[in-house]
Amino acid sequence: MTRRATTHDVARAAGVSLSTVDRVLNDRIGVREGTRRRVQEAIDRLGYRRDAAAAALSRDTFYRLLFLLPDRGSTFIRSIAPKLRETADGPEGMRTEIHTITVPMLDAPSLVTALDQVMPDAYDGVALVGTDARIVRDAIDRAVDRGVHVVTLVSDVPGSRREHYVGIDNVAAGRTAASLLGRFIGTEPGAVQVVLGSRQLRDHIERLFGFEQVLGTEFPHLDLLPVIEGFEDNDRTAEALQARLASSPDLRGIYIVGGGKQGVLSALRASGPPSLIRVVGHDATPHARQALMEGYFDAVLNQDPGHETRSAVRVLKCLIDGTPIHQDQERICIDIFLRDNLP
Amino acid sequence: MTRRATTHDVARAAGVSLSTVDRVLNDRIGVREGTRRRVQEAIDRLGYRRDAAAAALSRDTFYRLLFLLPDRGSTFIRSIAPKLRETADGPEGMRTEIHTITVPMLDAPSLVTALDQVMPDAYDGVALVGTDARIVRDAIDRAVDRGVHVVTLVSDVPGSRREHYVGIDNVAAGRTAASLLGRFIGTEPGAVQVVLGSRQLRDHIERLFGFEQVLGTEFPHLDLLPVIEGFEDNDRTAEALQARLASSPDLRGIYIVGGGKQGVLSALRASGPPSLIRVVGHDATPHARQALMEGYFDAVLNQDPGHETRSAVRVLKCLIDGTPIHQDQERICIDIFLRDNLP
DNA sequence: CTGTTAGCGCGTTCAG
DNA sequence: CTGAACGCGCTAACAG
Repeated sequence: MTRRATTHDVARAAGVSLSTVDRVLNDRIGVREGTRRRVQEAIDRLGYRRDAAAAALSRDTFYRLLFLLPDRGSTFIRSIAPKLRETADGPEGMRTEIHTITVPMLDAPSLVTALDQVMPDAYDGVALVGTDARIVRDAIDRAVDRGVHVVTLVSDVPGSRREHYVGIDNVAAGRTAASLLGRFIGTEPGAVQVVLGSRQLRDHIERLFGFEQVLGTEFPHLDLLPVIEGFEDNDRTAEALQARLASSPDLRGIYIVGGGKQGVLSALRASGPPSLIRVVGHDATPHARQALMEGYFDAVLNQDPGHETRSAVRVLKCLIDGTPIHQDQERICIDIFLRDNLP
Repeated sequence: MTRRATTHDVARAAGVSLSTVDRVLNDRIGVREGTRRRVQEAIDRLGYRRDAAAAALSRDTFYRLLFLLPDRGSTFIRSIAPKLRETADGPEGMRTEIHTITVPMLDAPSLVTALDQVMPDAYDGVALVGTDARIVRDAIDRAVDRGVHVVTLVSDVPGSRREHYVGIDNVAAGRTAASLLGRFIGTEPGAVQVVLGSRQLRDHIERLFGFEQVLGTEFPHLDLLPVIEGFEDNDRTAEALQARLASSPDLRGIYIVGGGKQGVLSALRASGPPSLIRVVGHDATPHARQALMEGYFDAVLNQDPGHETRSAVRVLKCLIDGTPIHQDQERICIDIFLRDNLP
């Protein structure tokens, strides 16, 4: 086979014209059953595969997508906007117009307002970092009813009629963290500290759930100290942790569920060189990498923001086109980084 | 900005014709410096970005690629061929003709024979799973001299003039394995067993090197038992390991560098339920996943064969076109899977 | 040195 | 129900 079959080849082989082939390919009406079968047979026989690039070129359609991103938040959250811009500049951005609106973080009413302004005559699809509130869920459903395609990004809004969630399985991430931390700590009894960003963030709650689940069943010799909620504020987190370090000499492990890594890091640094306290956190930000290299952190779970923005764009296009989503390709992995396999 | 600028727009804005724009875009000769500047300025001003798909379509060039794959080997090695077929059917396979030749495993002369038959009038590029031998290195250099682009896949051939290596950093993988295993085992003294596929495989040797390096410096309380070389034969591996299990009651960890996972698994199963022996292996094959779920294995390092075949195809195309390779995108990550983050 | 023209493979009119 | 003709954005071959 020296070159791929084209629609011309199929048309010739089936003894029909190009447009008939096109009709069969795109399941359009107006083809006699016999003709359709002849064409289909030619397609199979020649091993014809549609040239997606040429198809997109000729269709000349534009996808209009809107991303609703928090105006601030953790280093990870803030990395999404630039990655989205890269995505828009890359191949997935072809024939695609991507707008971004920033919304106050953790402010459900603002998110609802933004969502309610998304009209199907301006946008074909919208991606949003979910805030878990009933009013948000309802606003998503209204948008879907209006004919706008909706996906959630990084943090899901279950119960809503969003058509897809782009992000990691946060319960599994919590379980993974517990598995790692538990094994790192070993069999001696001790205490474990969880540092949480905010209980309003669904992804953080889910991680905590998975973490407690595995720690309780598989590492019962480890005590869970009262959770520190740092509200993604590093100073506040550092202070609280420092107090805990002083009061709990049996502390053997820390799980940083969300923001506040830098706070944890400065508290640890203040209490001396890397000790026997094992630390697992999330998101391979520059500070986290540094902490891994220095030995203050032992492992970092990561979700690749570039993968996520690209997946969100691909999924929205599929939803708009009505073509199926490749679940396997769109699954966002929980990456584990140690000092030794940092990219 | 309602739609992207095209070459037409640039031409109009600069007051020149399409072909002049094309010449500037593709750094071709025959454009006066002043004209070039005017065009470049228009490109920047309009934010013009070339539509890669349309370019490929019009160029109408076919990439002829050859993959030399081992005829047998581990489950992982055998997974490459089907993944390559998927790649050929996917978007990277557009305008690309991918042939595969299977070569006897670990047989340098056969690989050399195959390589010497690759002529630039038949193939633009070759990807091969390296066998580390001088004659292979020389054959690669001859192919490059002939004008064929060469990349190594999964196992590198350093010292050759191959233009790229598609695969994980195996020394780093060995270090990662040691980091994990060492931390999992803890601070008590004990012995560690390495199970090797073959000393002829460069990737295995490199992993072993990295592993010994970290184990020796960071976990000096762990003794390294004499390496078991299983030649990717499960029965042989199982037998040798069973003997070792009997003779070394202080065995606390096993690192499976290459093939033979099923052999290790059957030996472990034979000696009872998951014990205090920690096991780290490579490649998330079905058996490895099963072993993780059952608790016989603790972690599996993985390289995604699909990523690798796609990267190989992309890189070869870049080499053929003379366009730069995106090092970041083409870096193959060392994935770590625990039971809890299996995809 | 620069411009004109004819496709690449497909989708989309609009005629038959 | 079917076919012919045009154009998407870009490159290449050929004129000026």
